[in-house]
Amino acid sequence: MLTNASKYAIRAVLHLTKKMDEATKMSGKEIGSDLDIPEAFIAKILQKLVKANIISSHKGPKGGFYMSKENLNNNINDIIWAVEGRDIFEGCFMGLPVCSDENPCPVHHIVAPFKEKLYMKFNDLTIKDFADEIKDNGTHLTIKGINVKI
Amino acid sequence: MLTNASKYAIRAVLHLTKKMDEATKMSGKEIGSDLDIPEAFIAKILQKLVKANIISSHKGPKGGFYMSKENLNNNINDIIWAVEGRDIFEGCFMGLPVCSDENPCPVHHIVAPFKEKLYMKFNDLTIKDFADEIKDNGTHLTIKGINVKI
DNA sequence: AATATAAAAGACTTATTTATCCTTTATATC
DNA sequence: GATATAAAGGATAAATAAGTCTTTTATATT
Ligand code: FES
Ligand code: FES
Repeated sequence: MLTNASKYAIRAVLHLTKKMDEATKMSGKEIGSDLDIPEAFIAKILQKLVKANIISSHKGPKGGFYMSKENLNNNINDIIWAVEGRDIFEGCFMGLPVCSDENPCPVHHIVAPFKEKLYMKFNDLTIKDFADEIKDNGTHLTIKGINVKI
Repeated sequence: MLTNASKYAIRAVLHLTKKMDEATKMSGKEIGSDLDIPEAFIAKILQKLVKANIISSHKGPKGGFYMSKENLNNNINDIIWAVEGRDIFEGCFMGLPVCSDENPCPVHHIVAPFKEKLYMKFNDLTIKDFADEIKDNGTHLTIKGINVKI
C-alpha cells in the first residue's frame, strides 16, 4: 500500500518530531542510522520533504533537519502526498477501476472501513498530535535497541 | 499490498469459477477481455497458476482454462502464494522489520485486525465458497457492462 | 494427413521503485 | 579568510514489477 519511500518519510518526520525538545536539529545521517534507513536514500526523501514544507532544514555545521511550529500542523497525508504525488487510499484492493459502496468488489466490505479509519487518522491528527500519541502509547518507529518479542 | 499480477490472478480464478457451470472452458483471451486485463500478461499468469495446480488447462481447439473439482478446494492465499512466492500479510505497515502486538508501530492497532480479517477470509474459504459468496452478494470482479455509480 | 486453435515456453522491452555516488552551495567556527 | 560540516542538486545504477512478442507443442476437427 505504501512505498518504502513514504514509509521512511513518515517514520522520519515522526522521529524528528519526537526528538524535537531534546536536540533541535538532526542530520540526515543520524536519522538514517536511528531508523535503519539507507542514508543516501533518506537524504533524498528529506530533500523532498523540505521542498514541500513538511520539515525544515539548515545547512552547515550545527545544521540539520528540524520541525518548525508550522511544520507541526501538517498531517500524515501531507507527507504521503509530498513523497508519492498521489492519494494512496483511492483505488480498489482487488484492482477494479473504481472503489465504491455501490459497486463493491468481494472484499470491499472489509477493506473500506479499514481505509476509512486509517485515512481519518492520517488526516485529522496533526504531526504534533500523532507524535504525542506515540509517546503516550509507547508505540515504535524503530525496533533498534528494543528487546523484540514476536 | 497486492501486486497487479496477484490481483489479476485472483479475479481470473474467481471469474473462471463463477462461469464454470455455463461454459466449461475459457481461453486466456476471453478471460483477459472479460476482466480488462492485458491478454499477454494474464496468459503468463494463468500459466503459473496451472503449474501450481490452482487451475487446469487443455490445449488445442475447444481447449482453454477450467476449474477441476480439486482446483475448487484451494483458497485465495494459495493463489497469492503461487503468483508472488511469498506471504503478503506479514510485515509492518509502516516498514518496521517485525509486526507484533508486543512491539507495535503507531498504526498497528488499526492494521492488525484488518490483516487478520482478510487473512482469515483468504484462508478459510475455498475458491468454491468464495465464488458462491460473490454470486450471493452480487459483488463484482469487473465493472464491465455495469452502470457504475461512484 | 492437413488445418486451425489454444496453451506453453522463452526472450525481450518498458516502467517504476529503490538506492548510490559525486559535486555544489551555504554557514558556523577557528 | 581557511576549514569543516551538512544539506541541495543531479546523474546514474540496480532491482523489481509490468507488459509484449515470437516460436513451439498439443489436440480437436475436416
Ligand atoms: S471495490 Fe474493491 S476495495 Fe472497494
Ligand atoms: S507493527 Fe506496524 S503494522 Fe504491526
